[in-house]
Amino acid sequence: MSSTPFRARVLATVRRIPPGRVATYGDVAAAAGSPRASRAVGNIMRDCRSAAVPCHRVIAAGGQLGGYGGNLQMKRELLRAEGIIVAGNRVREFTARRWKAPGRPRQSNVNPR
DNA sequence: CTGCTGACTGGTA
DNA sequence: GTACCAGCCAGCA
Repeated sequence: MSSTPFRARVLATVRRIPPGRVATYGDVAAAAGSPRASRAVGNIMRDCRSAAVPCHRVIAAGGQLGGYGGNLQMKRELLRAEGIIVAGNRVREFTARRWKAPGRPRQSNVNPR
């Protein structure tokens, strides 16, 4: 399945997204180990046809829906079914619904950002 | 190895 | 608000 470890990490992260929440390609990429690989994540999502991976919960930055093969409408409906309000091509309260992967707890964090 | 593509992102006009 | 450009990364021919 996962021909590459990166793809495995991405799929694992997406799989961990709880219902009712959404994550951006950048967030998934960051959780996978490359915060700039948003494009690569999109490519992986495109190949994701497994129901085990809620690729519809992965959206673009700013709360934009992004893409979904040729069935963007289905993506909107799926999000709506999970309680996510979608207006046009945007998610309402995107910041509040945005889910972030659990970072690894390490004892040192003097300067998080 | 080189080159192109793309479910991205941010900035500029 | 929309349109276009450049940068970035992973996968594949």
